Amino acid sequence: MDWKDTLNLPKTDFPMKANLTEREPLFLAFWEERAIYKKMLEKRKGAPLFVLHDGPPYANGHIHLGTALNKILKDIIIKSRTMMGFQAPFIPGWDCHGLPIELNVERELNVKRGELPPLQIREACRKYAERFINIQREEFKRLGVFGDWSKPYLTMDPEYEAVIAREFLRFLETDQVYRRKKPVFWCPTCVTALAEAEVEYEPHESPSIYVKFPLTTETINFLERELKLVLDKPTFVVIWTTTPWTLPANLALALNPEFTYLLIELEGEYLIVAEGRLSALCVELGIDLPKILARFSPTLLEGKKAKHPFYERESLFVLADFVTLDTGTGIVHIAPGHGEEDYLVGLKYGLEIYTPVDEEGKFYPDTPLVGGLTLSKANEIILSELSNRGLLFRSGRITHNYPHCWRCKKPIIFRAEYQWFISMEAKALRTKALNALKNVKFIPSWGINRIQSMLESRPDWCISRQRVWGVPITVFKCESCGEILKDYKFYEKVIELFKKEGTDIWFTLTPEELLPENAKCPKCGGTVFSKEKDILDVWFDSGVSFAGVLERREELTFPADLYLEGSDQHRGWFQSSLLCSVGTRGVPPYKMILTHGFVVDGKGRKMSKSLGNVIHPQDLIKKYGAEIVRLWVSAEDYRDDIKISQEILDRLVETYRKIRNTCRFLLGNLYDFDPERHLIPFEKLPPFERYLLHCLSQSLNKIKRAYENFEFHLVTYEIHRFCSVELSSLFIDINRDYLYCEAPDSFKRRATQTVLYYALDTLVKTMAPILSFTAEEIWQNLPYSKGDLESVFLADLPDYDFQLSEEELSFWKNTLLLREEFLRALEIARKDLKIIGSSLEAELYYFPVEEYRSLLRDHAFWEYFLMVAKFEEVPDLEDPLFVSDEIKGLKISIRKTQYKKCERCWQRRPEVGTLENPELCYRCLEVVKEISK
RNA sequence: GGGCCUAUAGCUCAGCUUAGGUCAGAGCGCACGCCUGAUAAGCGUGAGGUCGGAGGUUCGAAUCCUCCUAGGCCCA
Repeated sequence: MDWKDTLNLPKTDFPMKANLTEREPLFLAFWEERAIYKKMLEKRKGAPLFVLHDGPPYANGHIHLGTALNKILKDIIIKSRTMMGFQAPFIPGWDCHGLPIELNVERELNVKRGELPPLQIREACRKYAERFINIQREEFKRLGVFGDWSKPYLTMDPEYEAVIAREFLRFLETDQVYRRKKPVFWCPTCVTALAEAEVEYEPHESPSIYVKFPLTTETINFLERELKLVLDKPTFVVIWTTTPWTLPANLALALNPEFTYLLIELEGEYLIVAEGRLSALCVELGIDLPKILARFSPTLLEGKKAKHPFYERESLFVLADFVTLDTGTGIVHIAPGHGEEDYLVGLKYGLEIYTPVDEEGKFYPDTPLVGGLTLSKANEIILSELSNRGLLFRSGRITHNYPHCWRCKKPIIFRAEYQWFISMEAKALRTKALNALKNVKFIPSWGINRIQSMLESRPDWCISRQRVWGVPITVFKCESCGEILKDYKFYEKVIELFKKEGTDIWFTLTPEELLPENAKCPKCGGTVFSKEKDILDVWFDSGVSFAGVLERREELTFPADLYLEGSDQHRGWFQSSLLCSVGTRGVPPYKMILTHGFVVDGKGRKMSKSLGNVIHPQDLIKKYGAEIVRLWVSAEDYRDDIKISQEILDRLVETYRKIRNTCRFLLGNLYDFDPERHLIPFEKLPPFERYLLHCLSQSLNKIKRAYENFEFHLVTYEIHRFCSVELSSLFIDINRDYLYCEAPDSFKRRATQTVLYYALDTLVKTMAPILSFTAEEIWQNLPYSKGDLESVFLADLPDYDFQLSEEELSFWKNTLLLREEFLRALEIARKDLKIIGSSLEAELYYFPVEEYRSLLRDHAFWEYFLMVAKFEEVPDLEDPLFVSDEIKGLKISIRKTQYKKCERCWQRRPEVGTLENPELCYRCLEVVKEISK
């Protein structure tokens, strides 16, 4: 007879091989058809809300591993919070406006800026954004990310655009917005401002001149007093520049507060340079080391003045960190209208942002000396003027990297233009924002330091862009007196129109059409107005998402519980959102900020095309399935940089297989188990089963705590560890005999199945937020009733808590310790002596330590627990096979058993061969009798 | 160049902060062996780390301090 037919072997349709690539789309379709996301929310109607607000990715290009990681983390949170009993909606969004799209569109249409009417560009941009939104939406959905994909928020939706404009007006109304000049990259050839992304650095030959600025008499007198010397010769500071044409705009001279400066005597004059540059300068200029008259700190000169080299005005000495010793003299000529750093230091010292250069790169006609000239012509004139005045210390030419326009490839300049700003100080926005942060929880905790220090030092927020793809800065200006209309009543009509038709109308309608009837300037009564041409910085678009989404969607609330983005957003979205919210609402838009690191390769280096180490999520999905990508996201500690490599992927695949297989075994052995009828209460379970449920509870608690704290790598670790350690190699290995060989409805088998049932229930639910596809697949293969829960995501995380007494725990601690020692002995018998293969062939003899004697008394238990033929205590062991290190005094010997093997259960028992059926052991004989009844 | 952060076995992580003191742990992988009724599975045993480096504080440091190196993010 083939006894195999009398065994309860596992039965399940759940395949061992996952085939994720092929099967995942089936579950995506299942979730979509059954509207599981919607049902998740419906089921938790009235439950406490958990609002995770999605930071909008930019609608440009395909998703990469970073965006995939971000969305998967969000998805894990949404699913886990839902299963913890929260109502956790997820409204994904996209950032649609802005320069990168506008530039790509210009490139696709092969046009330069301004060649097409704004509306035509805007329409093309809208199409472009829509295209990538659709691409990214499918890519996100493919990852198994749940959310309201049919109604995402788009910053280019008319309603959202109206919100952006409305929020801008709140700043305007409250006097937090002002206009001021600020230098920007400027192409005089194309007659346009350029963004950083439109600038290319190319070698370029420029003049290289050293210019002497005479000190004012007052400064000379001051220095004579301070340094106690007589300046009886002409005294100058020396600067170096490659842009002589910026000298007409010179307003200051910057020294580094950290350096020491020298007064030297050279060629019959006194000169001031930085000490750290002197020797290099001498080499460069081919002169001998000059006589040093004095050394002094630059703070001495701060606030003092020099004379402009060719104008009748003065130039202020200022201090600035950015002055270096790499080139020049350690003294930098400052033209606040023509350089970023110059501008900032100019602001600090209250200098004018002075720009005598027009849009086409010519000096304004009223500029002395160079009026009406081009920059290169002005360079020549300035050089000869300096030379005539004897102030050109040295002159040459230099080839260096210089910014060029990416369109026309011509050199560009820095030139100040009027820009709109949100003031950090006008209404104490900086202070309010810093205070507001104190109520925000940061994960990791150092996030607050980072955003704080950025906030403390950031300049006013420049919110204007000279572009077309964006939300217009809705400002009307009185043509007669220049007054800016700030009252919201002038803009109500505009906002209403925006809501209905989008912001195109700002470009098409006249101010008269946009303003309310009979609008009058409150200052002069004028009735003719102009409208602003600039658009808003896209950071403002996304910065007001709390107003466009949290406050407007009925399923959400303001403020959000959580914002979750990469750590680069401390400067970006977290900050723009904070400023927008604090500036208009007085509170931050979030209660918690969670940041993750960046995806790097196995060696910790960033992914780049040049390094050739870029991994695309699309390839991973194709090769492994989205599930492995999800597992990767969960297994890594996202607070640091997140590594990915072939080895990491290989390990993850192994981890996945182990979890999957363990669940498959559980499914297969529960085929005839109905928890309603067969579940055995914890109190009545045998000790080992009780111990296992205790372990399961411990794991479950760890997992729930980890979800609570957003520590998903601990979840994955614990699930995997529990599967391999407690379940697979301990419980299943030992109790498999009960499952297969005992009578189907026997206590031992049902007790074992009770443990398997709890284990599977816990595994399938706790893995669901991470291994969503597999959890759903398991759920659909459950052999017992799922009640009315058609998807695992409609279930809650389990909440059982099986606890053992101290005595029981200590019993199991010692029992498992002893087991390890016996297993070591068995391994020696197997590997070195080769007297056994399976432990079932072994007879085990031990000489105990008194301390453990009582634990070992139940020989039948140990035979079962160690899966050996015989377990016996002996008075002493002369020549033991194994002497324990861990348990001093414990000696063990092993013999191959002479017992015959039961053909049904394969155990070696003394009675085999003596019973009415000689092939069977006593247990199996009884079982066979029972099942044949 | 500045600010913030990270660095524990081949891999992923514990341990480090509001306690500095058991031979530094786990899982996986690896090696070797077993099983063949979870089988492109399962089980066992074992080998792997001077806790990035160098100083310092301390009776004692992976844990505290300083510097350095490598890497990341954001600025310049």
